Amino acid sequence: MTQGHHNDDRRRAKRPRLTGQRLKTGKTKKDGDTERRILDGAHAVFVRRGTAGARMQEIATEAGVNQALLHYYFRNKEQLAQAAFERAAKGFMPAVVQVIASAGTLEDKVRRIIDLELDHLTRAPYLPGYIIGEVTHHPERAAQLVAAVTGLGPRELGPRVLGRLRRQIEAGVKAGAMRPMAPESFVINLLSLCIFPFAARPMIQAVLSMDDRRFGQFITRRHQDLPAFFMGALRP
Amino acid sequence: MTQGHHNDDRRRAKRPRLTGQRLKTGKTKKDGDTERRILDGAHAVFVRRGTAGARMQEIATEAGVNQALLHYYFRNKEQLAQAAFERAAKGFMPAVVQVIASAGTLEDKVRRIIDLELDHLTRAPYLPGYIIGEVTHHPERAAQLVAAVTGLGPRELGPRVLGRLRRQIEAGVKAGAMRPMAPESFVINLLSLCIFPFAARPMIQAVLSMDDRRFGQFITRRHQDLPAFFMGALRP
DNA sequence: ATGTATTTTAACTGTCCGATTAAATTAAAC
DNA sequence: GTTTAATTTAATCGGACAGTTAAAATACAT
Repeated sequence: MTQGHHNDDRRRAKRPRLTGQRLKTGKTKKDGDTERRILDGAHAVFVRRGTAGARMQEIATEAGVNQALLHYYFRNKEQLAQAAFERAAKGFMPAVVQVIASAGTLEDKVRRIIDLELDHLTRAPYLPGYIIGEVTHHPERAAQLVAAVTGLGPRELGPRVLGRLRRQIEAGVKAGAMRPMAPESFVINLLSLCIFPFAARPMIQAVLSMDDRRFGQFITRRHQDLPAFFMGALRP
Repeated sequence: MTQGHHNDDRRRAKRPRLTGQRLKTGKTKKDGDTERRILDGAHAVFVRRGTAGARMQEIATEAGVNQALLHYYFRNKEQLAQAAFERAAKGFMPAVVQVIASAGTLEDKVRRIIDLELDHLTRAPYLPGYIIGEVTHHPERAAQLVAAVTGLGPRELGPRVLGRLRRQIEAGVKAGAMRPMAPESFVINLLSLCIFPFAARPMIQAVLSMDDRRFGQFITRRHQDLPAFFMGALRP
């Protein structure tokens, strides 16, 4: 039940059983990606307004469909919000877990995570603000996010991912190449430096009176500087 | 108009002019701190639910007053939200600007800012999530936040605060004691490391399956480790 | 051609909720 | 004791909005 068949019982009315109609082309009528378009619209609106502030009509308009279809696919606003959040969460920390658990030196991992996060967040700049606001007001979504990001319960995260990282750090310490540090701190520090500037983007832009272009430049430069900054902090 | 008389035209009905009645004791009737209690209640509810998700009735209950009084003091929900946000914003980055602009070595400033932020956020752990969500969905609040935090427009921030920091960094570089770095990055990196763990708190707790107690311990340890981590990153 | 799933149109229901108002009550100030 | 402000009670208005439903339209599949 951790997997992604969140589509349990949509399309209720006028549709006793879902015999499925997408056979040859994989498309039903207009396109068949209607579900995706609705989720795209929902994502856009939820990010812009927040869950409570979003209006079903605005989502429908954004998706280029009518309000009734929203309820046809997703029973109600809450289920739509959950589906949209889950999809957003999947894209939030793309392959961070993979990278950390992978082979490769610490410096490699640091570099790859910074690349991953900054590239991704540049394309979805307001995602962190949305996710953070959402889990702040709906703590129950945190568990949902964990499932979406990892596909595993937290049980395997500790031993598996962090264990490997811990051993790598201990090896570095023993070799005199780095300072001792909890693996949790390692990850959180790194993600803080990557994600926070996007979460705080509106404030940063206001305080430093930056337009969007200059913020882009700021991130580009940050992309260059962060690896050295972080690796520098690891030295003993 | 930057100052705190945001109380312009409250108490409208049945009160043609505000001759003021708080003379001797400073308290009018019950207490006179009713405004504060309402703001406290509003703060609690807005943080818990977000602006759009908050209900006036819940705020009234939380404040121990009735709904009508909310409108008596603040015209409508929007004005109440603004007032609550502004007060919260004032406490968000307490004296960070002061510290940065003050005399003292860089290391002193780093240490004092970490103390300031972590102490404050420990007492108001969900403040960052609220603020971030708020400005994400209401970009116009960013300007409000700047005014609340600094009391100055962004014009004086650049030259004044960051100028001093820049000179300090340049001196350090020239002395071979630190790597070159934009003062903006200096501040943003430091605040990222301080604030993000609180903003992402529900996620961190879920992923690492931490209860509140262990999160507290985590922050305590972080308080000890952060200064060395950050100062280490500054070395050439 | 017929059946079935998808999508639209349109109207409607019920409710939640922000806002307004009037009137009564309380207490402080003078 | 009169005035004036603060606060409560209660009732109501009106709009916004989630959700429902029926019916028609569209197109695909067999």
